[in-house]
Amino acid sequence: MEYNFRDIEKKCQEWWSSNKVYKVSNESPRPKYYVLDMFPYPSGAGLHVGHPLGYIASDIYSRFKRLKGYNVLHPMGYDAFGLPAEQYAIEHGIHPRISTESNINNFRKQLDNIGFSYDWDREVRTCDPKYYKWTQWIFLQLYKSFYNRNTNKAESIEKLVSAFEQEGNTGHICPGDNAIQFSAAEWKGFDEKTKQGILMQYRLAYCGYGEVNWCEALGTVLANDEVVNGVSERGGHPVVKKKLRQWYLRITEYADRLLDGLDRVDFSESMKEMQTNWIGKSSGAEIDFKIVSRELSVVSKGSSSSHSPLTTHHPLRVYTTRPDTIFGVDFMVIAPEHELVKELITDVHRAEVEKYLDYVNSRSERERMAEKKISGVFTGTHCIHPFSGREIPIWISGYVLIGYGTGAIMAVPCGDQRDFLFATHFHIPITNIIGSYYNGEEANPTKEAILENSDFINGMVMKDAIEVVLNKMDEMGIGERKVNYKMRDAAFSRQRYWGEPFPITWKNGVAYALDESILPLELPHMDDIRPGKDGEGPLSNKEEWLNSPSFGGGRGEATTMPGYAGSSWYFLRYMDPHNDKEFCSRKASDYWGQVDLYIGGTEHAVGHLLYSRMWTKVLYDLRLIGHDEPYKRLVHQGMIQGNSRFVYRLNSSSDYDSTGQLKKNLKRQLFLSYNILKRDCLESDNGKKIALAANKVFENFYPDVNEYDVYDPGYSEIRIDVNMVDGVELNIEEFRKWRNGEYKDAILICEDGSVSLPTGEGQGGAYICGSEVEKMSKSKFNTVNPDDLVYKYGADTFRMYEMFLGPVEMSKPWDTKGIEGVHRFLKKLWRLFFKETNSPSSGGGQGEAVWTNETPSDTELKILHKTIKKIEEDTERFSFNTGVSTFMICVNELIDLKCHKKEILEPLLILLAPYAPHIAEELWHALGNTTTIIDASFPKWEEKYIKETSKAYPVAINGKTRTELTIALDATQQQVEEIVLKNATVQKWLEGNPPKKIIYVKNKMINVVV
RNA sequence: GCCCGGGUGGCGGAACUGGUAGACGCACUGGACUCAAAAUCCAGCGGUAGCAAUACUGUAUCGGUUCGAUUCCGAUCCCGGGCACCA
Repeated sequence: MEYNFRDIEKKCQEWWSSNKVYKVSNESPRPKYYVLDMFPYPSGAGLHVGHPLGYIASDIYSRFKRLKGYNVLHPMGYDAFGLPAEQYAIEHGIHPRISTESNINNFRKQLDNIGFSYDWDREVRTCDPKYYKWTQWIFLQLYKSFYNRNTNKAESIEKLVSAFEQEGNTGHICPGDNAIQFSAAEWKGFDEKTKQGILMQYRLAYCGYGEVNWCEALGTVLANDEVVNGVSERGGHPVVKKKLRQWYLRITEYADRLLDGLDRVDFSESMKEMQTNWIGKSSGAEIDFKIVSRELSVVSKGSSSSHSPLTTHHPLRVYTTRPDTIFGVDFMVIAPEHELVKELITDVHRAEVEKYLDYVNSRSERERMAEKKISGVFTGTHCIHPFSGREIPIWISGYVLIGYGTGAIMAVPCGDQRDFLFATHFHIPITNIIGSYYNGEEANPTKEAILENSDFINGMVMKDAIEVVLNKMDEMGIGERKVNYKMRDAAFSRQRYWGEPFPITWKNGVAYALDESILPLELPHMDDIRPGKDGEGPLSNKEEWLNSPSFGGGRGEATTMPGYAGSSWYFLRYMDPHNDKEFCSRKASDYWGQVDLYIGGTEHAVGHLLYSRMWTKVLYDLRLIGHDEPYKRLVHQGMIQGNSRFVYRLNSSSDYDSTGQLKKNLKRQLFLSYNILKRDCLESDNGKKIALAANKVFENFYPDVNEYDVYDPGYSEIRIDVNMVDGVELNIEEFRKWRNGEYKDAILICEDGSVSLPTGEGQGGAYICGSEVEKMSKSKFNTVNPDDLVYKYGADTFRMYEMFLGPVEMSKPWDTKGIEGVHRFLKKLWRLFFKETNSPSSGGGQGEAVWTNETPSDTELKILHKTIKKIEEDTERFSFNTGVSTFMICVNELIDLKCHKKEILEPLLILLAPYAPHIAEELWHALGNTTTIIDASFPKWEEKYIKETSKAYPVAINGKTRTELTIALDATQQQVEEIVLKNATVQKWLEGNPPKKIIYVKNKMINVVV
């Protein structure tokens, strides 16, 4: 009987499904274990082989845990709101609800193919009103809460209001604007609008204003990566910064707790580092520098007229983490968006500054950060050093960002490399305050130097001087100590249609929460999803909805929530997915608790993973759940990159029309095999030769063609579908059929110089393609669809091959070649149970079973128990690739021993069941079992079967292995030395001299030092 | 630019805590079986020299620590991910 994977897999999947084997209960005597995959967005392109990598890993682990006796929750659902569906709707006129639904169905079909153990009864979709009802509900809890810095947790805004009524805001500094101060009496005197305005500055979900990339032509806001060189990627329209009213989440209030929480979770160190850096906590000070009037600056440039009074009353406030370097300040730098810029420009410098500001404005934030070129401009204005009284020039440069600190820095070139480069570039003299620590060639950021040229802190070690300067600053009242975070509050509004509507109503410019009882506030249907006016979302075009009774006489909010709203809490909904009274019952969340294992890509490191941690903390503070970190353990999944393939077409002068555009529907095209191109066109100046050769081809086969007289040695690199390439060898027949025969007339010059012609004539050589590793995407023709592989080799082969590719957490390029090896392994396994017959028609019955009930030998038991041990270890540490190798080794060894014994094979099947569930289930039943292998119990390995008494030690001379000696494991150092010295190879290397030293590491190696 | 990863044969990778570099698989080469093909089986397979035993060399590059370094430390180069409206 053959290994007929298609029938077996279909049969198993149907059997599992009708027996509801994956149904998970919230009540079980077994310990719980929660395995979660990162929420997928159901894109229109469907699954490619990169997506299931993490899903297969988590599925193996879930099944493994189940065999180990756990009640395992392993759910799946869809993060179904998002921009691509909306974009698709704009371009193709298909409503997001429709396209999303069909994408989900497609996704589901693809997932089902692979045989995952999801409990589909718990599926959630963020765009389902039954789901987003609770997203909106949680948003309202955020809106109705503030962060009490005294108790360090979120509390009800009511509580804040009663505090205001009793003592004003003295006990609660305003996080939105710490200048706001009022007494109880003042609070009571405020009108409704003022009160609400103040409360808004405290709420965890609040409305404010923020700058976005605005593209007038597209009428929409763009992401940074959609802006290239100051214009939109789509269409090349101008993009400007625009201030829009936006909702925000006050995640900055949770900065410290998000940092502290990292100590209590099992994330990789790199992940913790990324989050720590993102939060970017630093402590330092904000220091005020008095600004000298613009007239003074002009005067100081040579004129002798007297000083005018100051025209600027605001000081320049800078943020620094290094107050100890204050005497090393040689200039100030402010961000181009700084509010003082206008006031600081002097007439002399105006033109230059404005030119610079225009330049900066044309750059996206990303480009500004990646800028290598040093750029900046002097404002013409100076400020006064608060301690030395020195005049310091104020510059503007894009390397200072408005969003961080105060948007202004004091530049210390001897201690900061960017300041140093700036000073050098603009010939600003550098003050050295760290003596020999500064070499004049680069900055030295040390804190250990002894200060010089530093007035009252001269002679101090820098790190000790920090406190001294801060004290002096306090004394003089010229600044304040400040803890700063790089992290900013999270923008929570999108000027989009396909997202959750805000349960908010606007009355007199004040935002009020809708009553929870009316939730869900459903997203209205719109046929035409166009942006609204002035940067309002598409919903602003739907007046009848904005003014509908749902909003209780007020007006609805036209922005919608971002993609991460629904994904910030979905792990809780899986625990209690059908509850229509609560987002998740406390009983369910207490039972399942944290996600024990979370698998997903590092691309979510600082977005989703921080937001969902924050939401969890808020829900915990409000006593809605009992844990404040969502994920106990996080494992990364590497990206599977695409492996693109190229063909190379020679350009002919006649390929172009009069405007220089490549002609469409070129009749005859000449392609060169990769190495011919490299050798003859690129590495030597043989373009002409190629042209001649090409002409020969045409002369021979198309004597009537003379338009190809002259070939230009240039060539075009054309991406082709990787699925018609075997390794790097092009399937020429398929290539001719590709894209409705676009290349049916191609003439290919193959690797050996032979030619393939459209007529089918040719000498049958191989055309070799070029290749490049890049992102897997449909537009690059490098996607590989799992469905095709599952069809060809089966789900079990596919699962094991994905794992066999390498460590889960590593990125790697996809290569279908190699899948045969894994498939062969499963066939070998099959042959341990059944004799393969040549006629496929003999299937149907049980075929000829070859497994026996004989008693296994010690050698066989040793193989089994070694395998159990290794599989258990490898699975536990997510080393699935070595796990697959272990199975291969085991099966190879059993075949060598011709072992077909049930006592060995049966436990082996259980080990294999998480990796290749279908074949394991099938053979499990073939051995006479009637229940599912999914509920078997994982075998235990026993020391007695695998114990070794001796080891073949590598014997090294000076660290270099020269020979091998088998020695008893319990040998002593002395015994080993005796045996080693007697060895001929060792004696040869000793050349009669006594050894200096013999290193013997038990169970590892022996090294003789000569 | 900043933060985080990664770099080992022709290819994917293994070597888990500093201890035999290249497990396992692919590709390739040679052989067996077959009328033939497929399937299967056997053998070889980092580089250089050698009939061979063996020697030298080799884990991106350069340097260091160590009896011993793919593994630890320092510097450099290259590739990937993220950088706040893609998800």
